Amino acid sequence: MTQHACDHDHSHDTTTINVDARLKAAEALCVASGERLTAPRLRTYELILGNNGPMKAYDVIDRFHPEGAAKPPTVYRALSFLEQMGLIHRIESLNAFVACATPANVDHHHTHTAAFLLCDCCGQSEEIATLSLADIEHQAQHLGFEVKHITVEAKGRCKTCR
Amino acid sequence: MTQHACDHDHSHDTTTINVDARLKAAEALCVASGERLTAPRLRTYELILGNNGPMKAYDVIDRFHPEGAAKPPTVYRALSFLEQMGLIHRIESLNAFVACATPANVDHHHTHTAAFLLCDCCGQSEEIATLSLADIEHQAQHLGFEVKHITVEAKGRCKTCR
DNA sequence: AGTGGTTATGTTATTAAATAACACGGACGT
DNA sequence: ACGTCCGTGTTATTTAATAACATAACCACT
Repeated sequence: MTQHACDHDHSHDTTTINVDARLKAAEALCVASGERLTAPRLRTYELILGNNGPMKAYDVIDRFHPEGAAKPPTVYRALSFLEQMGLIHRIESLNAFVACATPANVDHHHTHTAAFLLCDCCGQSEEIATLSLADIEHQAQHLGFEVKHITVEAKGRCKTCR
Repeated sequence: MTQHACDHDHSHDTTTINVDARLKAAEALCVASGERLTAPRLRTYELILGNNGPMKAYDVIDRFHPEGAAKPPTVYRALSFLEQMGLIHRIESLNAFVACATPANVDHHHTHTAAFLLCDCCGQSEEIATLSLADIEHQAQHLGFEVKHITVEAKGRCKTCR
């Protein structure tokens, strides 16, 4: 989130998330799922929640310890876990991670398909619930976001490989 | 395209593209646009056209010369160019590139939004024209493709950065 | 408590992906 | 011929991610 395509003010880069509440909810979710929110997972989630916008894996690595950096596998493993739990999303086009806006919780156990509006300039991301590409344009317009390129990729298994 | 999640037969990995025709069309498109389809650009496009499914940048680099590998910047620059011309697409979730199924041409100068079905198993990709996410599921079903995860990312400029 | 299986972490090393920076050369208009 | 733009060649570096293997924590069962 530190690459700016311009020089103007980016003070709108401020999202307010109740980090503690999220961490508690995550803990509850994990317990309910028979999973463990271990120290590195917690720390990784905490950092991502506290970051303005999508966060790079190596930024997590760098800030992991007060003293020095963490080892990459520690963080990558935590990131995979958090993603599988539906607590964070990976932004493919940025090689970055962002906290889910509507994370899975004890009552609501899903991992949903999210769509993102990603600003080239300030690096901020907006998670939107959307069902159609036309709808993306629509919501973007509503938010004053100018769309330049849309990526749509469905992963799965083809007919012959099933 | 060489990572297989399974051991079964992948002989369906065969797409038939008339490479020469595509190269000629690309040449014409470039001339019409006042751009130059230089040697490295041509070679890069040729390799991608000839490849079964999405191709990694480093695979292009390795096969660039009969003797040895190309230098990364040579290929990355060509890839950017081809993408901007609407001749190839970048697959963000794979860090790979694939020839556009309906490339821009002299008459039809667009660069369109494409959607892809990407098989985890054989690595093949299917480019589909689609307008809604529901439609992706729809077309996927029609093709016998089982969707596991959909990525939707819109890049552009937010309200404050415009 | 002891044992064995499973799951997560620690650690070292390596591989993969992409770009920065600068020098050189060719195309083209004037 | 001259300067300028654009593209390429080249060296080096940065950034991103994973492999492989050892160790430790957790849990269920006895």
